[in-house]
Amino acid sequence: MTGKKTSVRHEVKSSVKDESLIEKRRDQMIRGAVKLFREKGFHRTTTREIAKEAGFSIGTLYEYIRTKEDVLYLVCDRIYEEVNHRLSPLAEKQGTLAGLKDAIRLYIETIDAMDDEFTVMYQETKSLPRTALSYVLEKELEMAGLFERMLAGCSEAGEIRLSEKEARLGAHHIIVQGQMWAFRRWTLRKQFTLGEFIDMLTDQLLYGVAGCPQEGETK
Amino acid sequence: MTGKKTSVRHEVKSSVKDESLIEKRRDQMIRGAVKLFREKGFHRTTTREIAKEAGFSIGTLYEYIRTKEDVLYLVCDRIYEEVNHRLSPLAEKQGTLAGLKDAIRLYIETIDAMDDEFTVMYQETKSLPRTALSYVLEKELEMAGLFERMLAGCSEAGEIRLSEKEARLGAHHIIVQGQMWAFRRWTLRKQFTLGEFIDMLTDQLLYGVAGCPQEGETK
Amino acid sequence: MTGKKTSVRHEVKSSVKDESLIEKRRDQMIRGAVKLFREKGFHRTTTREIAKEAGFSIGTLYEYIRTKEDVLYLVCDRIYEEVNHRLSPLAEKQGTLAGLKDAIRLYIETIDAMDDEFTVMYQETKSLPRTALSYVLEKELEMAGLFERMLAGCSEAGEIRLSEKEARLGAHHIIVQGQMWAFRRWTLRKQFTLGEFIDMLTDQLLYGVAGCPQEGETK
Amino acid sequence: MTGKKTSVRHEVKSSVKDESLIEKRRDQMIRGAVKLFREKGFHRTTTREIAKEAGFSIGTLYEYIRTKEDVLYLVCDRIYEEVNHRLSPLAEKQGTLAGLKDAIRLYIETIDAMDDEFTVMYQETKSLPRTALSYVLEKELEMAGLFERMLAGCSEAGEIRLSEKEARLGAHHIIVQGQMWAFRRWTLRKQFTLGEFIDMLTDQLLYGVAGCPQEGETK
DNA sequence: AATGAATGAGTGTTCATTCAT
DNA sequence: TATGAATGAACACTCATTCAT
Repeated sequence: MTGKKTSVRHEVKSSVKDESLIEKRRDQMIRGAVKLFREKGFHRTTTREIAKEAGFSIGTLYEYIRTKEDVLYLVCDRIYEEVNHRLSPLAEKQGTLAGLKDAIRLYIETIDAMDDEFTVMYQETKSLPRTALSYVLEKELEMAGLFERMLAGCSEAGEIRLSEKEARLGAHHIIVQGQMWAFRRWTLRKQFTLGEFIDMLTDQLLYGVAGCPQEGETK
Repeated sequence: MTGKKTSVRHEVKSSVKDESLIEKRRDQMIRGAVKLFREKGFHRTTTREIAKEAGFSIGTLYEYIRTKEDVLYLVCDRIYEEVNHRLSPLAEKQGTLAGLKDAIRLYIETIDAMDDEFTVMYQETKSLPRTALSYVLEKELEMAGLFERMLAGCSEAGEIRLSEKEARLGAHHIIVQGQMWAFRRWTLRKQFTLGEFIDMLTDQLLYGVAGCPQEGETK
Repeated sequence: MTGKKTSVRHEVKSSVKDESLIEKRRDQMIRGAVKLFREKGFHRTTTREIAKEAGFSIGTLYEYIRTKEDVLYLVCDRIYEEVNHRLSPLAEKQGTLAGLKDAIRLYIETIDAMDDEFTVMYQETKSLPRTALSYVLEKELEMAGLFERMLAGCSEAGEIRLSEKEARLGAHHIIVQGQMWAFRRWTLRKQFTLGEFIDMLTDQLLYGVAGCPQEGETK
Repeated sequence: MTGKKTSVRHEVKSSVKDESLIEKRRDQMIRGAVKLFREKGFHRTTTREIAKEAGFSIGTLYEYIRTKEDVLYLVCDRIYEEVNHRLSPLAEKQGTLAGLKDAIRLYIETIDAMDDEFTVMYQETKSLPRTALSYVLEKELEMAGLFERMLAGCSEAGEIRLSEKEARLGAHHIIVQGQMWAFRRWTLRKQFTLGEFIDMLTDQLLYGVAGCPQEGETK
């Protein structure tokens, strides 16, 4: 997203020169890898399978990556790119409750559409090599930052009242709810439609458990 | 937890007969495995490493399990046992808001104390063999069921007002937030203390994002 | 041999595509395996040893087979192929006593030339997986069938007089004598030359123990 | 059997002193081992299984043997003992054709009764350690010697006419046919009864393939 | 740039054998 | 004498990675 000092992109070396070819091959590779990782996880997927699913030989695969982990990184990177792209229209709407609600809706819908990718990313992230890992984690913080700023914006605009910490937790809350929709779909989707889930989530976030007397003397 | 018809426990065969010895060795094994899985994940951990960490030879390891996946299952099973044990005092307090708050606190504190175990369980669950997997998932639903019933109890007691679906979602919400405290501790603990996290979580669950006018016109 | 509906050949999968390379590598493999199996038996022979003897790495070995038992099957299959090839000139000579004698001589000479292979095959056959086993047994029946038909042919031509059962037993008899030459070479070759063995065998088969009055009142 | 200089019996050391107990335990052991070897072969049978089948623990098993191969040896040894016992009445009848026929009948019947044991012995013999192996092979030569002497006896008595070599080959022939009745029972017993097999064998040995003109101009 | 055969370190698992009780 | 838990060498098999063509 906006981000101040975006971390240095973890470079994946390729021995092929033609940039557009690299782009094309990695596309095929990522598409195949996501499918396989989703089905069997990163570790149970072999490089040969990735190559086959992508439509070329292992030899070729290794012309475009250096290690198997590169594939995982590429997948994670692609996911953030895509998410950023989908969420980019939000940047403007800051400062209004309606904008926040739209953002939440868009975010959850994005996850719903890319839930394989999300699941892969959250399950396999720890298999990334150090530098790639920190890049991905920073990406995630950026995303949390987006929602944090939206919440802060609403607060400044007087629509809600939140301390800095509360805004941070709220952002985290939204992110987590999204992950939940991807992660726990084995049970959630038996019980809720996408729309229901979004609505209830938003309600819960903004208004808490319905009907709870709003004194706020929690501690 | 309470649970109606708890699913059949996935049995792990041992060729050793002395039950108390089995208990003891599996204890060692689980302790070692949790540590290693936490550090390197299930797949990157070797059975030899598990044996060594547990303090015996691979030969001995395999006297107490059949496959590597058995170790993972044993770890998951142990965690639920422990969690159940820790949360068991909650069973009575149903129906009051104070009881619910206590439950949330206890739950998050439990996770905080066992966060390695939780992280392992949530990251590696998908590597379990079919029958073990479904056993673990059912355990998780049981746990969600506990919170669901507490929420429903509060609702019946008139302390809060929730539809059945809302209670179910609220329960998931609690569970997932707990997972996040384990999972995302790399970032969360930089920003919140355990107490703060619990308080804000509770507030957010019950009252929503602070200061948001309570009309409830979401859609 | 001739055979009506030869059983489906048990396929051994290879991940290498180049058929002629497969042929070549399997040749090396079979040659090495026969040597080792002869020396130490199937079970005492290591896949690594087979690979080494064949002149490549285990990795490569497993590019051309799926399991160790595949090697055994390949060995058995090769032997039958070779035997069939060597015995193929016999097909025509049916119906004459001279033809039968030639067949016996050729058969025993073949075994003499391939006695390591035969010994391996008869000693290790039971280690084959189900489908491969039945393929090999059928091959053996086919071979018995060849001699059975030759005997029946001689009988029809009036050169000898045999019931159907007797022809079957006679065929079995020939087969067994051949195996004996391979199997018991540790003692037989101290006592007989190949030629002597063949001659005596033929005599015994056709004329029985010399000088025995031919009444036939066995019981 | 009679035997000139019977080879030194390969000793199997036991750490138990009580001879009659050794006898008893080894009995159990052999009985169990034969069953298992028959079913799965020597190599696929584990020492634990042998102990279990025998009715005691591995610890106990190893009080009565030193290595797994000792069990195999014990099995082979027992078989010869038993065969010798069964065939002992033959010793006298030497020198008559009727005696020879009886001997063949008794030998084949013995094998028929002990075919599991025979199959095991012939299939697994090569797994014996050097000294045990040569002991067993000598035992077999002793057995061949019995028949050889019977044939020679008949020849001296003028009942048949055989050179020394022919007698030796005839003896082998009988031995091998017996082995085949054990070994190839999967096909032979579909086609012949025990009685038929014995009769045809005897006929073939003494009179050759029925109806073949007896000039004897083989070469 | 693409291929796929070759490699061998590494992994899960087994099992004969030992030894303290 | 009997037991069975412990051991670790050994084995079949996999798979990421390389490299000659």
